[in-house]
Amino acid sequence: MESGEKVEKDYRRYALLLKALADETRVKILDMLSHNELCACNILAEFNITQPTLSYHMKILSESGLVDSRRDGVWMKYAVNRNNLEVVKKLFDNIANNIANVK
Amino acid sequence: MESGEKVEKDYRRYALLLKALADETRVKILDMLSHNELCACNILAEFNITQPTLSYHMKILSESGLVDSRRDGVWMKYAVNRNNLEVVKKLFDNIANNIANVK
DNA sequence: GCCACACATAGACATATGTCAATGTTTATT
DNA sequence: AATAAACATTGACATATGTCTATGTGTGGC
Repeated sequence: MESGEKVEKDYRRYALLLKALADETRVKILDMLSHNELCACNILAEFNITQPTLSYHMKILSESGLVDSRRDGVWMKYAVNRNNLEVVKKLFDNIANNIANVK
Repeated sequence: MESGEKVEKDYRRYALLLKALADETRVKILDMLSHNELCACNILAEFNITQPTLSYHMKILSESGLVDSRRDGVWMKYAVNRNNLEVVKKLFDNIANNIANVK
């Protein structure tokens, strides 16, 4: 780190991303999407929730930036956004690194 | 992965850990604790919240397992729990790895 | 024992969250 | 254009969350 550099981390951004994952259903969805792009109907089949509830969760994941969506005919296809996943990954990498080095 | 192995990931545990970090104040606290063990009074000085509100946040972090606490005379000292931080870190490592390899 | 300090707990409150049933919208097929 | 399929939106609701003030609890110094 440069001397005199003011590092004001964007904790609000972290909280928004992590809030999107503060739900069992949505963590599982992200994990599913990490293997493949999927349509809502594929995802819905893995849960015991109604279609509007899934739609609500996908909206939260999309608006957080962790998941991208695109139309494909009748279907909506969802995929993990690599940049924002990297933001979260690096947060925990850094924290783990701090713990390992300083203490 | 072994063939025939049934991998039922503990998404509930992930969600509980991430829910503890789904708040701007608590993410910042975890980051602070990654550098040093700190007492509540040290942490409180960095925020514009009341002492009971901080106590509420520390309870959530402690009960999630992400943060350990111990008494030191009049003070409560808080530190990051390495095992549970590793759980979260590995979750995102795996997801990032899935994205890189499969797609 | 009394006091001050550090922290926890209780109660109250406004807002956010997750869920559903009902309905709307978009797309492709016929 | 009529229909069906996939998904989104709306409105309602119960519960969870984050914050405060007021008060309780534990610790060490005098």
